[in-house]
Amino acid sequence: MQIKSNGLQMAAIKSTNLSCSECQIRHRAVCSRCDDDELRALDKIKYYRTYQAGQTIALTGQQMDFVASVVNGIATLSQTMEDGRTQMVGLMLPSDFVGRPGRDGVVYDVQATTDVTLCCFYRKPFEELMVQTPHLVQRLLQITLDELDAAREWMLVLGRKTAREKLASLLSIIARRYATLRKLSPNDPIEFDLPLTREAMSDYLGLTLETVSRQINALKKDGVIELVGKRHIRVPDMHLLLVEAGDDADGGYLS
Amino acid sequence: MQIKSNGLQMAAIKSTNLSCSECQIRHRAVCSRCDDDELRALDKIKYYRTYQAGQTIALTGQQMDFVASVVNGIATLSQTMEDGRTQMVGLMLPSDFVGRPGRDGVVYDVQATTDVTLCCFYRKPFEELMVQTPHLVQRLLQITLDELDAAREWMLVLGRKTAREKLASLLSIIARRYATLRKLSPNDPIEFDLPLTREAMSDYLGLTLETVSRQINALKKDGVIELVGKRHIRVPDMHLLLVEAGDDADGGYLS
DNA sequence: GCCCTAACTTGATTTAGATCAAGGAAAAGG
DNA sequence: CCTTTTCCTTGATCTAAATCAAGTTAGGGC
Repeated sequence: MQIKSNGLQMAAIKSTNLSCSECQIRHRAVCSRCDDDELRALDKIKYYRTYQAGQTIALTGQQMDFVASVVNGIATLSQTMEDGRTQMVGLMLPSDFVGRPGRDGVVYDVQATTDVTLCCFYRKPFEELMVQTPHLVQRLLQITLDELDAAREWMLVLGRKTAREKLASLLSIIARRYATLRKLSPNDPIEFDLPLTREAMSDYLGLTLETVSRQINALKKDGVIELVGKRHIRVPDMHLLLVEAGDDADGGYLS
Repeated sequence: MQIKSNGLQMAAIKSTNLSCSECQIRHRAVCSRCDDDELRALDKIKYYRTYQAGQTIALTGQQMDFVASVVNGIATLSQTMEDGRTQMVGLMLPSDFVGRPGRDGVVYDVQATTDVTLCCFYRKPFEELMVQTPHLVQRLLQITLDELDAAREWMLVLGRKTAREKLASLLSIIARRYATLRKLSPNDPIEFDLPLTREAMSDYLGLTLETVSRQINALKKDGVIELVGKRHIRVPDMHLLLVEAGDDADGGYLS
């Protein structure tokens, strides 16, 4: 978000290899288990690239000659039917891995929702490195298993939750991330800027944007969330939000 | 499906280690890249186990001391909310992998839909083997990436498709599998027994069982499928079924 | 400072699928 | 063979969310 990139700046950034030792996502990304030798090998095939909010990173059907870690910002994966109906299938946050080794065609549209910085690895050499570097494969397996869990949790949201529960689920996921990021304690009120438009939320939730708007304002009216402007959200009681999401595992350990 | 197991037979089967060289799923399962040495190591920690149709393999929250390949039959993964709403999040077919290395608690209910045979590996020794056996991790990564793709495809079905499209999507997935299994050519009519009850289908599709019943009969009335009894399905024109599923990529390469 | 556009809200109406309610068929069990 | 239970179908009604239709707000460029 701090980098306002344009074509020229992008070229400049492309040639700048930031140091892995200072990398914010070093401990969570695909390289997190790698030793210094392995990092040096990765360093040879990597480059940084930034995208502006709203920019397309890749489209379904295109070739993609790199895979990447998200360093900064938020990207989305989505699928679109011929008649235009679209479903978001992934929210990619810092340390998430974009692209599939072993496949050259992209099968989802990848979009930058905020300004995004990627740490890109040329795909072919990355695939070769994977064969020699168990640490890389082991970590990628963990990341993929986590994403599979998240996708399955999302299937429950899409298949069985009401519009209100869907909104509460999305907000609680985003809130949880902010809380983790800032290392808040579970009872602190959480505050954050929504990184998604109403339309993007509707694409994630399988709703229309009108329904998203109505449900957000209903949650506000009921005191589940507070709204500052249209995008800034405060969650006074995370537990209440989880109850609204239908995720409440215990039914009242706080009350 | 050929094995009608009871407790006694199960015990008998448990001690029988079928040979990997005759295994039907050898070339697709988690062990598919393993050489003979690696297979021998796996053989030491494996056992077969069968479950009858309808039997529970594991419940959310339980410990599971094994991971397994599905050898035969169909198992389902599902999530249930406190109020009873349930969503199926996975259909496990022969060669699919059940369980997550590195986690001992089960997070989905696992059920045998037909009689099921599992090739089970004790979890702890399996995890140790993974560290020494890149072939195992590499294959498990591929399997997991495929499952993630399938889960994301399913998110589109759940979030954006109509009830009729959902049914057509489910039937086309099952039909495609049978076609692959029997190596039919793409234009052959496909025939198969539905391995799921109307209720199981509704859990997969995020619908009620009444809607499933109505839509199946509507597809039948419109000649998209033929029904023999309640469970046997014939697809005279796979292309038409795909159009009904909203998956038609080209709009008429056959016509 | 004003206009323009993208993002959002709010209201009225419609509709796909849920829910409620009976039955029917067919397998399982005595 | 008859009973029971499970699975499935079909109809009537209801409702949550979609759709259709105006507005309103607020940031960004000129």
